[in-house]
Amino acid sequence: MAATYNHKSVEKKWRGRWEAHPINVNDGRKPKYYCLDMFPYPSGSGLHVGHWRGYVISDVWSRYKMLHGYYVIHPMGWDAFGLPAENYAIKNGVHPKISTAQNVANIKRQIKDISAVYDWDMEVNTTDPEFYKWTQWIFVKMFKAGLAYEKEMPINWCPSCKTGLANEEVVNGCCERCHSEVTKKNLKQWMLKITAYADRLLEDLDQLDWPEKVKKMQSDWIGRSYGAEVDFKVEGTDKAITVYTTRPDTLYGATFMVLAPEHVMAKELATDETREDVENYIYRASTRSNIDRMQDKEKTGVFTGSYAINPLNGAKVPIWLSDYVLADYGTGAIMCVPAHDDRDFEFAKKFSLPIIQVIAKDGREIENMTEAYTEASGTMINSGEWNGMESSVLKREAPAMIEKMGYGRKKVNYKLRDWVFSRQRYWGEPIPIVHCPDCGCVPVPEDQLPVLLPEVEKYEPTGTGESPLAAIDSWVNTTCPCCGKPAKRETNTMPQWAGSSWYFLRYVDNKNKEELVGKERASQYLPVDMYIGGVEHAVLHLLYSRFYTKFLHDIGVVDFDEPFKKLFNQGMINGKNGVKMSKSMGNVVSPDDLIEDYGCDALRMYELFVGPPEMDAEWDDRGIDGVRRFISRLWNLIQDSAAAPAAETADMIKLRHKMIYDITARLESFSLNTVISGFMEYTNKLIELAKRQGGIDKETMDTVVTLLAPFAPHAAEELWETLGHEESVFENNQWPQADEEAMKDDALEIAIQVNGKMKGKVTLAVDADRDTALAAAREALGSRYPENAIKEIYVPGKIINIVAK
RNA sequence: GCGGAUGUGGCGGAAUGGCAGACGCAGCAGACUCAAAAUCUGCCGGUGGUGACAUCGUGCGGGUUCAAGUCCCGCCAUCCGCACCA
Repeated sequence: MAATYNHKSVEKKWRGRWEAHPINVNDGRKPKYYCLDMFPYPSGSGLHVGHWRGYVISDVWSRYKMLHGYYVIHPMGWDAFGLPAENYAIKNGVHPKISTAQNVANIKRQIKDISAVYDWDMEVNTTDPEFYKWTQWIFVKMFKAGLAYEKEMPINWCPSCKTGLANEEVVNGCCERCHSEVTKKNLKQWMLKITAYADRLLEDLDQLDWPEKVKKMQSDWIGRSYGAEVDFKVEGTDKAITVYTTRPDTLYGATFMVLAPEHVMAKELATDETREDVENYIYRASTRSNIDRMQDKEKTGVFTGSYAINPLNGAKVPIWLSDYVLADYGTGAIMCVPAHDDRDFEFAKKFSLPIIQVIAKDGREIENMTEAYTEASGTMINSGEWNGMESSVLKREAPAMIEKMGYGRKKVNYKLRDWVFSRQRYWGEPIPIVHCPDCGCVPVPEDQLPVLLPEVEKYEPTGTGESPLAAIDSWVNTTCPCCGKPAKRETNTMPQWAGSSWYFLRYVDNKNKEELVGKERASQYLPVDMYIGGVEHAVLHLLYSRFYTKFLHDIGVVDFDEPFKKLFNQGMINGKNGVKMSKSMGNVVSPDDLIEDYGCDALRMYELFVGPPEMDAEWDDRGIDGVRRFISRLWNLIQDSAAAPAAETADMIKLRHKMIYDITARLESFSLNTVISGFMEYTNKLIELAKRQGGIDKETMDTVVTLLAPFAPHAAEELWETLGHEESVFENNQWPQADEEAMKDDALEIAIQVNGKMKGKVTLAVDADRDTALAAAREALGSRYPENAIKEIYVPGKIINIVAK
């Protein structure tokens, strides 16, 4: 009897071997496959079993690709700048540089326990000056391309994090990071013109093999709409108000106009009678928080006292103010067609404004309208020369017609805003700009990068809208790179997302001092073939990365313009009752103890076994016993047979090929939980068959061990060695091939139903004809065969169904 | 409000329209043991029946089909995303 499975000694042995003899080497002949994990930020609490899941999935996939003969690029690094690291440092009174280094060391130890095939020579850290030199370099390039600009405007401000935020970082009016309510603050900000890439970011989604959900989230976030701007003259003045509409076909139905309270003309439209009400309304709107404004669905508004003239028919329409119109979308003013827009309808009802229908639904006007008819489908009525046209056609053609008539112009709008890029925090990349009184904003020359983040005593955020860096006079005061006169450094830092927007490019050439990434390496190893991580970055990191990659493509750094060909979002692992794992809930399960007790291989397999990889799962320690027992059973089977393999039998060959087929198909469809159950199922069958025929043959054992290798690499290597192989199972590079001929059964057990209900079974030859099958069914059911059968269904290989009255 | 996902035993979950509950956990019984652990064997949705079996059963209500967890229509619940974007 061979030694029982001892995960500690086996795993220690093979970890040592792999370190001495790496198994994933680039021999220059293999094709490459780039399998990337979303890199972690080194938090102080370390990894829990939920983080592990994604890393296990990517490692299984990487090893699977290795076994197909690929050189797999599988790197790991640290997203170490940004708020989490800094907040952790502040809370614990340690400099972020020190705490970050400690956390990296701890998490690296934990990640090494996964025994993934990470290539640590490729490691990057976003806080390394050799790395952020290039983060700054990209900013300088964007500045030179006119894509980075400074602007003073009211931006989203998190009073708790004491910094400005990008739109993408505000979730339901709250800070994405700390969930405090976000306020507005007027600040001079660096902005990145991501809107210049809006069309490409939208249209190129089509070519990506990404989850539809993520593509839709990005496409909704970009929010492109087609319509027209229409100019309405203000009665009695020579001024005009421009509105944006996606429904210019309904222009004849405009019975009033609404401006956002923040609209520049809001105040001047007030008359003597309305001035007090108008100013009150504007004031009240300015003091209401975003959250109030979102929760309060009841429409409010005030009449300005002024009228606008519909250019098409000269109709006089009252101009109102209401906070349901957003100041920063379109022109901040809308024309209102209550008959064909829900919000306008509600407003018109509340303030008793006229409603004119201009689209006939089903050929006639709607009587006693109780809700707006919002579809662009029907014949135009009450619309002058447009009468009789089809609304859907007019909707498409009206922008051009209006432009031709001189009343406005075609217009495409986006929800996407430019990216607020300044952070008033210490722990980030300094923005490499010098402010010169004479020359203005001057980028730091590329050969002087990086602009090092200075050491400071006080790195807590100030809350004043200035970064802590502003207090370091010796650092702030510098000379202008352009004219040499005294000048001041930009003191804001970049957001957390800056480094992560391009880190995946650096892995493949992380020691290059001359270039962000060398041309040759870039074209050889990039882009990423498979990207694995959580769905929470759908419109943050994943949108920013695409933007950066497109920009780097445009300036000739890389020759592709989409970074991640395929994306997989793994589900979260929660604690009991679906509660998110967190320190404060005290329900965090650390992988460390589980590895100690059950072994890395068992934990790897259990991480997959808990459920479909794309779905959330509740962690329950107890289940890991089952996986551990499975490994032991398979271990014993092979250890016992390895010394004296049995001869091949027809049954064993058939079982082997079925196993190859099933495991491979499930792997290819990423159904990793059923791969594990498949292993258990087939192992049980192998054990049973081996028992019956006195052993298992060599080729079947080799096959099982190879299939197992991506999942339980240590156990697989040990068994592979036991089977007499000298090289690593991964150096064998042979994923088993299923022979479909060899899998075929000549007889099948099929079910017999009566009226669709299972009544019995019968074993039939695969090619049994109808008469044979029905005769067999009749015999099998005996007296239970219905006498009044009216129809007999026989689907070869599937079913017999007797239909009876 | 709009969009998407999910809903199956005590639990996690499995089922190209064709035997619902694979696989595993937990549980029960047995073997081994002085005993326990480990391991092995068997049972394991509800109801009725000693039993062969019968009957109900995949969130709810309809429908299509010889046959529906699966397809279609209408609901409900939970979760996620968006949320006055004109």
